[in-house]
Amino acid sequence: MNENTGFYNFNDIEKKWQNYWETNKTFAAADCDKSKPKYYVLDMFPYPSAQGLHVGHPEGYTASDIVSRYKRMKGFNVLHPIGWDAFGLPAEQYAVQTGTHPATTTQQNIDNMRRQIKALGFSYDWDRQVDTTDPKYYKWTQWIFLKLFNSYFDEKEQKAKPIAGLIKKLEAGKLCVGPDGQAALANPIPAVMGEPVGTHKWHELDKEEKEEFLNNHRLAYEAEVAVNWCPELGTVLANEEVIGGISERGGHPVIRKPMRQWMLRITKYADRLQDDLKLVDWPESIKKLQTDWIGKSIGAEVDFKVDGFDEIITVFTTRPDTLFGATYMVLSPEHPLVDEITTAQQKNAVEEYKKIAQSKSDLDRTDLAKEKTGVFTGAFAINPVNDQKIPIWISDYVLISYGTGAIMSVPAHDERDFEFAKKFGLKIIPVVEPEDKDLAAKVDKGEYCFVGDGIAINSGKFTGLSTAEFKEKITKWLQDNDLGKKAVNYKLRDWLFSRQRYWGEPFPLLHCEDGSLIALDEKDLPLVLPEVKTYKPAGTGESPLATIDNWLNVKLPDGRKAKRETNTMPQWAGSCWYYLRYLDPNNDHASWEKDKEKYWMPVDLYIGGAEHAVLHLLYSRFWHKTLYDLGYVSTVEPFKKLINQGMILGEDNQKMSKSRGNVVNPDKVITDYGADSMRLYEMFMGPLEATKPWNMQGVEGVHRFLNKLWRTAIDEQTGNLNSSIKDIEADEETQRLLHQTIKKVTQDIDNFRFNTAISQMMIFVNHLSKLKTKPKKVIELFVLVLAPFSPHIAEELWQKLGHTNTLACEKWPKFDENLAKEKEIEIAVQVLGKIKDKIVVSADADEEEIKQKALACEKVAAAIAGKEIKKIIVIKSRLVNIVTG
RNA sequence: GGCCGAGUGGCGGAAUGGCAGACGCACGAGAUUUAAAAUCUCGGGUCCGUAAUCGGGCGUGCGGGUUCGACUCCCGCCUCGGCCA
Repeated sequence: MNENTGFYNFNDIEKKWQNYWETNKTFAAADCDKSKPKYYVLDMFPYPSAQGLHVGHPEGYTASDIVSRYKRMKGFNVLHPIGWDAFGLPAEQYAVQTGTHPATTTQQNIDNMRRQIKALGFSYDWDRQVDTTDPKYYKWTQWIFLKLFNSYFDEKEQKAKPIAGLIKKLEAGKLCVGPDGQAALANPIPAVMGEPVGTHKWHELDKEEKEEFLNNHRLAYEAEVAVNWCPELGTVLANEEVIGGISERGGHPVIRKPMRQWMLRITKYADRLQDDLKLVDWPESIKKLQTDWIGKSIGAEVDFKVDGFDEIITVFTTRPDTLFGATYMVLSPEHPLVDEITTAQQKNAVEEYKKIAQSKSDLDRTDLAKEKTGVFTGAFAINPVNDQKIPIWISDYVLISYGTGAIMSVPAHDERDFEFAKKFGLKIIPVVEPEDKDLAAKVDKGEYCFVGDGIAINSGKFTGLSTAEFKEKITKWLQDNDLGKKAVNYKLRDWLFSRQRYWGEPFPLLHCEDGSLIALDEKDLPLVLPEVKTYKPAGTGESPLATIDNWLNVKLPDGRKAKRETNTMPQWAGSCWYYLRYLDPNNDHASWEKDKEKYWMPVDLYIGGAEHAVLHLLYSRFWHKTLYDLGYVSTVEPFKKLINQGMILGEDNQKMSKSRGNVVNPDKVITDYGADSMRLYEMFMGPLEATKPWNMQGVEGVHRFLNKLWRTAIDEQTGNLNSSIKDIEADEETQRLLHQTIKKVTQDIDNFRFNTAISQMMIFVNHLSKLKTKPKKVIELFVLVLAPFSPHIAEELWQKLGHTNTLACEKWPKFDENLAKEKEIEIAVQVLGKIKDKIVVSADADEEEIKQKALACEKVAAAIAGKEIKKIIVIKSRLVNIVTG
């Protein structure tokens, strides 16, 4: 097609330099190089899907690559790795359908995605790839699990410690097990002091009790948790696989069923996860999302006696000041006391209701817009502040997983309670008076639910107190009378850490015949996934692993028989710590070497999608803090700075999706326009964090820019340097524009404003292309500035300019503030804020000179004729505003 | 329902208290070409008056406010998007 040999042949150029970088290992990071400051740039590693890359991936990857290349030129030792988050449902579902081993599918997908990523010329250190499904990797995921399993949270020191230490103290009698099941300091002279009833010495406990105690303390523990169970499919489903109580596949009913699950005690870290957010440089919106997710609220726990029973129901409330307005109580249908206290007459209704509630998800149940439902149990509780008997109801708007699974209802001051009371004709007693008189009257009549702060009414001796005062006094009163205590509650739940699937990390645990639990020894890791005949769940709620007898059944050296744990870990497990494995990816003896961790951590810049704002980032921080407590990492937080790239929409301004047919294929963009154009366009579209639509003509636009640069520098006939390029001094304007460009690009990269950096480079090339003779030195400096954005063309031009080495390690050009400065500037002259004329002054003109020149304008004189000048405002290098009276 | 973000030409966007629309796309006119593509030059917020030069009004979702001066800050609303419920 093109007869010239020297045209911008991006396909060849890009392949050439990608090969060069790969064979020369240009971007290999040197561990522990003390001669340079380190900089760790991390991308959220992708899930290798069958669809491969979509244009959203390279957005974040290009941004981080620009920073990586820039930082290298700035003299940093840069670590910039990539890997594969490869466990997960799609490969598994494909396996269930076709019988193909998920590892096979996964490997194909990784190979394809790696090819795509390499074609974009990112400066990754490819020798550090990790793959979460590789036993060499998940050996260490299992290792971290064992650390969690073998640790407990020391409340006093607020940190994780090896559970062996706790056992030692218990065995030595320094600690005992208190009546609450928690470890307590043993009384040194029990004969004299006496010990609280229910306190036990460790040796007094039987094996089962000891196991239970440990399970209650380990950071990884077993619990009965309600899961989405589909009887028809014989499997447990993830939340997103259940739509409106029906399974997404097959449309079968799904119920909530308690099953044995592995949990991680993340709630112990709630305070630290929240408090340490102030240590990181993250977008405020993300910090807020995490804070809300943790959902710390301070209030009180109040004990209500059940009339006619010995039982006590504890409720958590953030508004203990409204206790006098509690006119009924609601238990979650799953609350353990429901069956016990329900009267004979109500039994049928309660049973019926429980069954219905079972089939609803938490989401359906808490929906505010939904009609409130509930059933009276027939039992009554006694309000501790006034000894009033109040009815106990059950309703699905109370979740067993939040607080204590029971609430006191104050319909006058809580929206949901108000709705519920209205519907079932329950008593409404106002106890907080709002400041607004009209509102107060409505509240008084029970017509309006007031949730704000005010002055207490109808509250016995507390009447007249402000909400804040009341809260404090009543909490103390409850505590003094042994009826309750100050309490902190969190929305954050412990992390459900198991799934009943094949394609995940097996738990390194054995269940012995005698009921005890044995953790594998570290030296026996990894525990590798066995081959299975079918990837379908066992049908019993267990994973396919439960069907592989010779894997499942183990004979211990001491002769005891044991079964392996058949749950596998969730996808989050591998992604929780991958940034640590990059530091030492091939280490077979340790998860990572201490020196390397100390050198590289923390991650200086982490770029990824906002969809991981809560879960991934919270889980990672949790693991990191545990590892910190146990001495395996040296930083409290893993990710110093975080940036979220925005979403890229299709050309029709809609979310890209196969069904809409608006998905852009990066392979095609690279073939048609080149990786450099692709990278440049991804950055030129707009601010990194913004949501923006793709536009193929926009790609063409930046491609034209690169083409123009090429033609400016290279003779298209010969492919040699253009004869117009000479070793001459730059003229003043060119010099100035060059320095302005270096300045702007430098500052824009520092602030992640890549779009405006590119604009400036376009302005520069537009100027350069018009020059008859072009100073070589100027082009060289410009090529260096362009390099982080479009590295292939930059390398090629650098070579054509006579250099033999890659420019990746060249020094980033410095700009000269003086040379960047304009000599003469145009200033607008306003009269009362309206532009009347413009004047040209030298850049260093003083205020007086500018004033005189402005007043000398004919148009200005006309505008102010006959008026008194009140004030003249001079903004140097911007404008003059003459204010008249 | 809550939280977060955003509304600027035909389109993506620029300007975070100081000349609104940089840069790019699309469009129009011209040059080059047998022709087209590519490339180069020029022009585009809008309305009104003028043959044109030119002059004037209005313009950053809507309504107020602060200020010599507001896309930018404050108050109230509307619309759209995202996340959560």
